[in-house]
Amino acid sequence: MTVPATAAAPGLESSMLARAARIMYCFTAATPELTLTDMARRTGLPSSSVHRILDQLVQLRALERAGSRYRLGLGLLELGALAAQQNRLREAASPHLHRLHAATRVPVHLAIPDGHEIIYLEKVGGPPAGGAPTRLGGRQPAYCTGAGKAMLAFADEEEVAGVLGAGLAPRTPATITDPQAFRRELAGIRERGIALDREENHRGVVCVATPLRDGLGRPVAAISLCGAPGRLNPQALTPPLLMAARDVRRALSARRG
Amino acid sequence: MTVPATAAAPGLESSMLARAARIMYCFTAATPELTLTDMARRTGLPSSSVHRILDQLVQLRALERAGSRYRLGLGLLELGALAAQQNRLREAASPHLHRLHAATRVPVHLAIPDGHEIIYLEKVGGPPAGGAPTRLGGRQPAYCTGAGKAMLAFADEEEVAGVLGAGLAPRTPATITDPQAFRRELAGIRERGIALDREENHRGVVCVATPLRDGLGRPVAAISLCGAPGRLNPQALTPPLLMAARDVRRALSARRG
DNA sequence: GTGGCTTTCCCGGTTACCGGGAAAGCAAGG
DNA sequence: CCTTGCTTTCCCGGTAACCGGGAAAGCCAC
Repeated sequence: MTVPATAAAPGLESSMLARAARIMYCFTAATPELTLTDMARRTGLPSSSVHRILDQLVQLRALERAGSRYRLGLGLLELGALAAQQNRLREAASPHLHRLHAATRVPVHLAIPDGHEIIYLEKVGGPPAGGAPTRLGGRQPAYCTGAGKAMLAFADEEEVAGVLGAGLAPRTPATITDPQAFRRELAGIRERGIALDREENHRGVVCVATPLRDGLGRPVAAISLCGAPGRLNPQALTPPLLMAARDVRRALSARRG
Repeated sequence: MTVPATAAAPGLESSMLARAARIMYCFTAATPELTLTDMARRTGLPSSSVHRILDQLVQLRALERAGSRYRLGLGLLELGALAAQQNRLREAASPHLHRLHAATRVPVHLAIPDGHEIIYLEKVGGPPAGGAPTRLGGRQPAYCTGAGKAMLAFADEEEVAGVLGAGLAPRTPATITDPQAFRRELAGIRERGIALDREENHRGVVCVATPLRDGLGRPVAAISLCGAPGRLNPQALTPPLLMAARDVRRALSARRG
């Protein structure tokens, strides 16, 4: 029973758009090219239907076709770039994130919560190519990332309970897997306003993160800095990180007027 | 006898997906938020239909809704980022573009042709925020941009004739508007392998560009460097630009194996 | 309150989608 | 060369999902 986590759609399963979306979401970072049969298998849709929908998506430039291989198309890049640019939070934060990167020379991320995961809205600096653990627009679990923990620390009890209920699967030897320990960790983050990820998500990657909260105190995003265990100095990075967070907060409230 | 609208899409005008696409493409860089009525007017679709489709798009996270305002949603950002990352050309070129930017400290663009326009596939450096004339995923006319002219110079006669037929509208006082002069310009670009944009598209922006061509000599992309008229030195930038182009070409042919 | 505008809901008609099935390619293997 | 197995493409009758007019419900501004 492989129901995707985002199984929130009510009666939308059989609409044309939902089917097209299911097909497009077959593509992942690991599988950039798929054939008709691949997608038919993954979605469980009959291949004649997939065939028809693929044709339409190609015409709309949402997909590209080379022989029997399909890839995500330029239309999506176009709309996606627009979506990124028109995101209020991202736009407000972007200059400050660039400034933070310039000051620290360390990769900077802006993440938002989405269910039990976080989504990277912006990435400044990072390795231009190579085995980057994070991708713009990509997802990571909340419970083992700096940004995720920073936001969970200020989330509803309900939210935290949900995350614990889903289980703290060990992603590395350092992942916090005990619910008690995890709650203590969140309490510490609330005290200090700073969350650390000590190789809990990826070996060889540590982070410092701080949340951004709205008027009601709810976490809406987090800024994180990451690097290699030896080279990243959390103590030194905390002040500029907090300053950047403060600047973003101001920019947001100013823009709201 | 209903006149068949001889537009681009064959019989795809009335499909669910085409309607959804038309709605999403209502959003532009200048209009990040639209209401139901806005979109009904722009698409010419009845508002009850727009309403229904909007609901579905929101559920699929292609759009977000705040009160009566709609914006492009995170689902598009997610797919768009994947599409960008999975683009062969972009991936092959990216490290070299970063290197070129590091060496020149000048904004670097990677553009591809699309009809009579160019699309920016990648942008390295550029102003992090502010009145950037170019956007990732954005379009510009081919005839007045460095990258566009670099590609046109090596395009089929048919293509060039099409562009000239569409007219060389003056975008600034410096835009080349005379077909004869434009052909001479292309000939010069073919000779030197380098195209210049001397504020022909935007006042205060000049570019140096060079094309990337496939095995058959057809232009598939262009790399451009741009800056302010006084500060950008085309002579000095040409060698690193050509080197980067050569590196990308090699990376592409290597990857093809 | 009143008028104008936008958004939402409803429902019968019909059209565009559905998917089984068969044919057409394609690549190995006998 | 023919067979075998697989993927992709085409076709077509049935029907469910979409369509859009119209009316109701909000929402402002006057």
